[in-house]
Amino acid sequence: MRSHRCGALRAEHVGTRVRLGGWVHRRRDLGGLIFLDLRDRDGIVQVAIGPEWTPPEVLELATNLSTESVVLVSGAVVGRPEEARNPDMATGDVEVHADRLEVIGQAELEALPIPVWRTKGEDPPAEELRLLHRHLDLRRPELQRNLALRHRLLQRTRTALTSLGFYEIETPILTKPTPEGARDYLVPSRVHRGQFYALPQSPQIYKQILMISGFDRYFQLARCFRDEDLRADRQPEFTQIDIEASFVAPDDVYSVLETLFLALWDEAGHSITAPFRRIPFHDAMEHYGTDKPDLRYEVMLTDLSDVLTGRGFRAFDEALSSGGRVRGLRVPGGAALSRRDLEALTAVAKEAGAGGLATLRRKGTNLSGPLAKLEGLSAEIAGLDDGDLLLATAGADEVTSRALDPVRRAVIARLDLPPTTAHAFAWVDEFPLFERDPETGAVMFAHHPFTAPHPADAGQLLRGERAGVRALHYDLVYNGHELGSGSIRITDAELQLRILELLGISKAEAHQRFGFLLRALRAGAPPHGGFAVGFDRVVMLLAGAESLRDVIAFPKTTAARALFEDAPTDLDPAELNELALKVDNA
RNA sequence: GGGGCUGUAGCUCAGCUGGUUAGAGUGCCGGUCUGUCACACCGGAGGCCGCGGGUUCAAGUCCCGUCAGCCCCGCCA
Repeated sequence: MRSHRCGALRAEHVGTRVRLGGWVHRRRDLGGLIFLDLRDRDGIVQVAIGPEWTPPEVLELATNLSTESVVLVSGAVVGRPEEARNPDMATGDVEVHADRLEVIGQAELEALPIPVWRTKGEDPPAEELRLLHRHLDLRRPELQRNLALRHRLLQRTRTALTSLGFYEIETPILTKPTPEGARDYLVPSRVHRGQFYALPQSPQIYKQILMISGFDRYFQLARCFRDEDLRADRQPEFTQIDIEASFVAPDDVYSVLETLFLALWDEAGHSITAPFRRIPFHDAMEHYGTDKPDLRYEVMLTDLSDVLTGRGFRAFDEALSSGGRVRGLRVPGGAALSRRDLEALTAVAKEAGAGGLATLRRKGTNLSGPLAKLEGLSAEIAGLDDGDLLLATAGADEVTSRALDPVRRAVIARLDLPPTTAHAFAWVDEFPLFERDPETGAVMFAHHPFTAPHPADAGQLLRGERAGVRALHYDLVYNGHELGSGSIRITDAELQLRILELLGISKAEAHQRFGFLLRALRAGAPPHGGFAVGFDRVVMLLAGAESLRDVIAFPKTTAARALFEDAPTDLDPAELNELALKVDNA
């Protein structure tokens, strides 16, 4: 039907006849001469309609053509006059002199509540309208580009992992509910009245079974479902690149993932280098206050207890004597921040739970700020060069970390510090295996209950100690975003039972919930481990999009609603009855 | 579950301490126009001011509730 795509035409096509299909992006009717911008997924080309080359009936058609209608155009590709070229368009050196025009799909005005074409600088239509009229929103070149990139990244994932010896294997979408972790999306069974499937939160157990079955290396572009409240970077259904490999240690997993990420970033036009940096969890918390530090910037947290206590600042001295520390940031050039900026930083710290944020600015030899009156504190002792700023807060490490991470990011933003690199990847490892619920004090999984303990901490674990036990768990962090996480799994059924027991899950309960995994582990399990990449987030970052909704064709709203197709919906009583369900709207 | 922001013409927005006929740009309709590319110019139509209640002589504007979208906290092993 077509000879070319609109966006493909170039100077080399001049002199050829083409047949194009596309949407009327814009129309400029100059009276005797009409220009159409014809759009398809590859781009836009100008179609010129004029009495010298266009028959009168086609001219007539073009005069009444509405934007967003679908047309088939035939004509000759001609070079534009020198002064009429458009350097901002990929096809701007040429145009198509149309002599045939068929209107295939007339776009009715009422069917176009939101514009596809948008004036430069104008805000996009409300998100609600964009989602409601998704078929129109998706016509916009940005979203076409984003989804094209998503496609290329998916294909690159397949080729990269395939050439590393991975098999793509699908796992069930209808699976077994898991009481731990996120809430499951549940699916009632018609055949087994009163029983339910769950949609997978991830294919975790299935991929372990595949390793035990001897497939050696598995990946899947897995759809996952979690019934939890949404965020800008969280959708109820999402895609992860799910990976598992046998006979591996963490280094082997890192190497696979580094190869994959080199390929993905290359696909988006970025050259990055491996191996990635490694940071133990403890160091990340100590130097950045978070387990997903943005390592593009050099500013780091430091322990200021020695420097700032014993000098008559009561809040600091008290924190130290009750087991806390004074921690903060030395910010080169930070003295340039205004008083208003410093107040804003203090607000950030307090918002994050700090008691306050004390400041010390050095300009020349002059020290100013609340810390300037500390006894015997000099610029040298404080470690400040001319123009530097010191920020400090005191308390338990959890409190100061939680506060100083956002303070650090706010300082970087306010000073507009230059990044030392555009792409800062790092592995964060040596996570604790357990964590405590801050309210109940109960011990919980820090990750999932199949994560292997660090072999160096096996002794502690055997003695029943839990506090300092590390896990063979790792996160991949990029520019302050967590791209994914993984671990080496437990392959010993006895150890698996013991870990579950430490978490208060009895043997009987363990068998009821995870029996199929335990049974498999007893049948000869290879050492194995893997990783899961948050694919939507990767696409979002590489596309430069601000929301996951801009890299997902049909996303949900923050209330987990699908506006375009209007889901979820009520069911007929007959349908409910068949599923043995009653809706109680009390 | 909690907090914040937003809701005015098809779309994007303005609308002051409550005051007479609710505006702009764009799109749309009609007209002029042969080198535009945000075409230009002339004219026109277009409003449940999200919804419900209240205060007031008077509400787009103030108050209460509610719905929707977005952002954040909790949550997301």
